[in-house]
Amino acid sequence: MVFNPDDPRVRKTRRGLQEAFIRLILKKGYDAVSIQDIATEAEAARITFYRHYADKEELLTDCLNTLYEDLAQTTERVSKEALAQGISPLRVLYDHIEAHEPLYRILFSSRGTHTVLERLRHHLATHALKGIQDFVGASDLQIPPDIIAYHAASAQIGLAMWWLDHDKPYPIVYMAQVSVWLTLGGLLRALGIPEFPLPIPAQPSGG
Amino acid sequence: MVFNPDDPRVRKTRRGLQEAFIRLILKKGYDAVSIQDIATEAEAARITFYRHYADKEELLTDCLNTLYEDLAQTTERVSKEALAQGISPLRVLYDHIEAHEPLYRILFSSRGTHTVLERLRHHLATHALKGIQDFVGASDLQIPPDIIAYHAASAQIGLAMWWLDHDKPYPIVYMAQVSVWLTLGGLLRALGIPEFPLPIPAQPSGG
DNA sequence: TTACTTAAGATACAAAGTGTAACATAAATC
DNA sequence: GATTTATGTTACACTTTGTATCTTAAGTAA
Repeated sequence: MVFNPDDPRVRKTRRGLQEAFIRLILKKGYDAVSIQDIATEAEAARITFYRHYADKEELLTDCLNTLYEDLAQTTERVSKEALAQGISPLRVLYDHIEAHEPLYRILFSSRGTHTVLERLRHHLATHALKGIQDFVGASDLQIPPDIIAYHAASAQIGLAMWWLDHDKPYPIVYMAQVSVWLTLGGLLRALGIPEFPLPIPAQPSGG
Repeated sequence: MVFNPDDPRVRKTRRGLQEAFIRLILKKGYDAVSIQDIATEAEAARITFYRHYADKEELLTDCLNTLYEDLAQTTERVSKEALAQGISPLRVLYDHIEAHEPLYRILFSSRGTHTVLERLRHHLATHALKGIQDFVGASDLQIPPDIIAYHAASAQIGLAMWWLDHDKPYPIVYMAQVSVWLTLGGLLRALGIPEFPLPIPAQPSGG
């Protein structure tokens, strides 16, 4: 069934289903949510769900895709504005997580359809690699760059997950700084310049 | 319903259900597997499933718990035998992944019930912290140790996931070495001793 | 405004899956 | 060999799924 995504009715319906689904997942968990539940919560007919999505998985993917695209756009925008002024992509990520906390909780809670989480990891890996290249040019690394990039990206995503899981025990700015800092430690060694000066982030004042 | 786990019939049934479930997940994906499917694959009556597990999730958790306990035991055993001879817990992990590849694929593929993956991360974080402490004693770190530990553990798990996802592009020994090496780079900086000598792993011969 | 197009709602239905019950059979334990 | 315990068989009520048909309502364009 083909829909016109610009039709206000279509947009309203899809938004309603997405938001209802997110609310229900956070309340009952993914598996416990039936399609009937989603339709009821969204105040729509059950068949309307099937007209837009094949199953729950597809709806979830749609939700998370929207989230990822929003993050990618924000990163892009901020990069142009103020990346040179020292705002790292990680700062953007942490801000984004806080702004869309419910969805990130779902994405991080092992229900996040491999694809989207993988794309996020790839996103961070790309930025990490780019950072390395801006830093050393075509200097030959002694460790394969794909390994470095995925090591860094995994650490950063994992730390963000941990941060959210533990109800944000440190402020955003500090997390972003430390994440960069710990990652760069490994990178600088991989680049053969462990002595490179890298100011340590200031300890946070409160929890 | 209470069962005697030592009864041969019980063990046979549970093992059969677990193995059948793993086969089916790898073939059709978690969501597509019904309890009837599991029972049929295991050549058991459907009601037998309900006598042992409340739902699919519980069965999966059982599978993954077994996996984790086996890893923890192996780590413990190897630690005593040969940790001093330079076999890192990461080497044990990579060996374990290779030996139980199907289950690890499930655990890593965002179906791994937060709990078990989280326990694995905690496991690695603990070892990382212990490594730091053995290294510097009670030296005061400038970065909170929980952050360091989870950063390291996330990087290591993430890299292992990446490695499996990309069909093991590098040999195990190399991955374990590089993983330790990249992680230690950050740690050594956190410890304030970036100049500490750390021999770079040798490049792998083939892919 | 009217006519046209398209999406959503109402109702119904077959098929599959879930969770439980009562009873019969087979395997383990003593 | 008798007893205990786990599994198998059959049956049932209930929920969920996915689809079909027809009606109503909302957007679009003359």
